[in-house]
Amino acid sequence: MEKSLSLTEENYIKAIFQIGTTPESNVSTNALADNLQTKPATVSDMIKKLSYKKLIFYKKYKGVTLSASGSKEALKIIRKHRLWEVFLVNHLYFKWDQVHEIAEQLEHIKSSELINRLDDFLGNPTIDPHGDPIPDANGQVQLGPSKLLSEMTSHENGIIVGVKNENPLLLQHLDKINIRLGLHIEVTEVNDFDQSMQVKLADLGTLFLSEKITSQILIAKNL
Amino acid sequence: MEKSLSLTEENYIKAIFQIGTTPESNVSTNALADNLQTKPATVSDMIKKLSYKKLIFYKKYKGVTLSASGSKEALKIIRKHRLWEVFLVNHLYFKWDQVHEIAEQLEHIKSSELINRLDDFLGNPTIDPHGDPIPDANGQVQLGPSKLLSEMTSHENGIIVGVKNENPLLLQHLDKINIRLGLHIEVTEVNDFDQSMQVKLADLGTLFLSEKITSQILIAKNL
DNA sequence: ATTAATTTTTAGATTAGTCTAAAAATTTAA
DNA sequence: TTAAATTTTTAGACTAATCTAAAAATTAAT
Repeated sequence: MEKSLSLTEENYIKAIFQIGTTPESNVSTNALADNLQTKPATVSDMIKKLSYKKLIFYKKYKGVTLSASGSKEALKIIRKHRLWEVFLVNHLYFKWDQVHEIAEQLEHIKSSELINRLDDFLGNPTIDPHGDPIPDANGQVQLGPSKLLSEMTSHENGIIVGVKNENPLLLQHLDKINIRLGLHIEVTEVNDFDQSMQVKLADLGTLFLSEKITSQILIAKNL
Repeated sequence: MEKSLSLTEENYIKAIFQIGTTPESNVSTNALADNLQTKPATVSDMIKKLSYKKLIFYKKYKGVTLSASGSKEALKIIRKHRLWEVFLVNHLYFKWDQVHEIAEQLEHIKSSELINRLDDFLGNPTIDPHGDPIPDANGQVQLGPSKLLSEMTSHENGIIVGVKNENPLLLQHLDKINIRLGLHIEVTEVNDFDQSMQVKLADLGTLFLSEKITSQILIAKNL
């Protein structure tokens, strides 16, 4: 029986999950120290520990990425956090801006039985009071309805969840320009004349896409 | 702003409250070690700390007693524990024997706003699923309906909450034999012939009481 | 009323999580 | 492309909570 994470470990895992824009992005020591209100030296130590426990991947000076088991843990914590927020707002009548601090504590309560019963009690909500999606018991996130990238306007963002037609040539092309499912994407500019777009891909910088391509890519909100 | 107790400190305070049969009774180092599944040496150290913080009274080798502020803390923790138990049983449909472990975690969540709203949500219950009373927001415990000591049978127990008639001679006599309000009392034997009783008073040993006296003393369940 | 048994405390270590200060590696910029 | 700035890691120390082993105080028993 592998023993459960400490409160501190859980907070590190959650922070890594939330700072990384994509599951693949490397989270820096400083960013983590900042987020957790602690010192880089402290983070360095903890990173070694989490790495030893195989919750994260870590190359010295290169930041960290969650492993599969690390992601699973992160999703469990986020699920708990968001379900408790629903409870606080819908049943105890807290305002949506008052619940974060309390949910930060409640998210560490250990009992999957409890959280699954709470889920049922709340009517299995898929989003929390802030509109963020709630992972299900298997860590799966229910994504919102998808729409075409071409239908989005400047500053809109979302996750690439699919393509309209599974055309091999299209897929090959997307591959070439590094567009993959699951990537976070943000529209930075739409050209009025030809509907071409400038988009920003997490960790992959800026890209220009023609309307021919944007009308093939499906986007959904929130991972 | 005096900072709040650590989880460990809260557990010590709660244990002292629960082991002591009366607020005055001295709780031994060993009893505490036993209850908290730790070692007497550890308890000795923690006792010094809690004593320094004036949460308990402590004389070396003589055990500890909660101070006023210590009792207040204990009651707050117990209130939270029992309210959460009501939630788990009444709204999440846990069985009464499944809730203790989870409530042990939930009782440490810090937010009086939360617990007071939970109290309202639950309909301000006065007893938990095990029949134990729930202290109100001021730490006051709603005692059950009182009855005369003379109406009790062997092995029944309760708390002395008053006398039937405020007769000075009676009160003086009770004082003399060390009977005071708030004391825990247990009937050990009832004499069929004259209704006299043998009772055990917490920390004060065994006492014989005539029917003239037992018919004047009011007892309620659960402090 | 001594001695024996028990309880409690002290002394010295250990672990998790944290810190500061300094060294090492990497990145940025002249 | 070398120097400067930044980031990250190491080294050493601290605190809270814990432990074991041994000493001291109290209580029980002969």
